[in-house]
Amino acid sequence: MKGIDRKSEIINCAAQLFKNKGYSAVTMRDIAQALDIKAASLYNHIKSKQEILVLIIIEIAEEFTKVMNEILESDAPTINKVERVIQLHIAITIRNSDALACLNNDWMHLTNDQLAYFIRMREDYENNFRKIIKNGVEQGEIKANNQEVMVFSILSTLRTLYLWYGKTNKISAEELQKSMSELYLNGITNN
Amino acid sequence: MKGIDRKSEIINCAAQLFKNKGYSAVTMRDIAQALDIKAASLYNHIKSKQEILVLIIIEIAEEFTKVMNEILESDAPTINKVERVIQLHIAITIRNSDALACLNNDWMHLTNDQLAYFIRMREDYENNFRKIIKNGVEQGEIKANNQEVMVFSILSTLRTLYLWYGKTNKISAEELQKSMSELYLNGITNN
DNA sequence: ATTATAAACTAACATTTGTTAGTTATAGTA
DNA sequence: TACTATAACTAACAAATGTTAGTTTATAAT
Repeated sequence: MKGIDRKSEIINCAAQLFKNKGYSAVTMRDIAQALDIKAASLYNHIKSKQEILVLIIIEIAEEFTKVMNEILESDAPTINKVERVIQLHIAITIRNSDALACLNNDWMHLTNDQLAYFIRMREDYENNFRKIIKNGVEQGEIKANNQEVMVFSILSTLRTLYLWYGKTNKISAEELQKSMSELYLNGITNN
Repeated sequence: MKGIDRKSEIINCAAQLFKNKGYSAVTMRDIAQALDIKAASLYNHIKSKQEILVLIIIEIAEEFTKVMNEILESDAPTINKVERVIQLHIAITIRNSDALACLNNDWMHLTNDQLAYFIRMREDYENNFRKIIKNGVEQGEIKANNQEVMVFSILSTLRTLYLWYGKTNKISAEELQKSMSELYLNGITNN
């Protein structure tokens, strides 16, 4: 029980450092120093540097995958589905922005099985969002413009939310959700 | 003349490697191997690994800064200005996507003066785009929604264009420009 | 033919890095 | 008290890293 907490401390601390400098530029000694212990002591709790990365990334990736699946399979209107995807990203960004940054920037330092697993989840995620948009176009809910541009524009914004949420002005999750939906559903111009 | 070309080869090669694994994870031996020479030979052309990073990033950052200034100071309508910002990012993405990836992911590994210089340029860039949007709202050309959300949504998409342009389907610069403008100006939904 | 220059090489360096082995101190339990 | 588990420590290692020094080779200029 006590050990598990300490392990989480290490993971969270590492995630924060990885967010700022990236996985490769952060040393075990950096992580240890941030926790005010020696590098070797970390190994009482974790197996390797790689394991830290895996623990940070995979859990969140699985959550994204799971919720995206639920959204896709629900029978809500497309617009509602898109709003729920936005909501998902906002929620995770607020809950664990460090891990999200790490997932975005350092996933390529995963290895072997875990790398393959991550890439598969990522592809599935994108494909599912693509399906949502495509379905919306077919149902006449969404414009018949270039769907790839829609998909990647929205996803890229959602994925980098961690870069500025909480930075400048303090905006609530609800306000962000509302403004972002409005932006992507109706654009910026007055009609 | 010959030396300058070789130096550019090294920079370009390094940028490509940095794009895939990040600055810190790429070694001088990696760069050398990709060029089929030994690591020590690189130092006939460049001063240090840091210099490579600086040369990759600063030139592009200055170009962004310069063109953004021109757009801001022009007296075109807001919508036209936004379109020109989109155009700027597309052009640079197509011309040098490796360097752009490096600028996005590895700028924090710049040091001292160059780091400060980069951050200043980046802030100026964001502030100028912010001014464009704000002015558009005041002129009644743009909706009075949350401006920060507009600014960062658009910029985050433009900044990560390099991640997917040229990946999946081949879309021309013009088509991309058109679809993206339409998306951000009018949204995805049918009215 | 000689010289100069560019650009590659080999060998080595001092650090840094992830990690292991073995030890010590603390706190809870029989 | 004695025992056990937890979690810190010191010391060290082998590999990797950025970089330097000195040397060789090829090309072009005098």
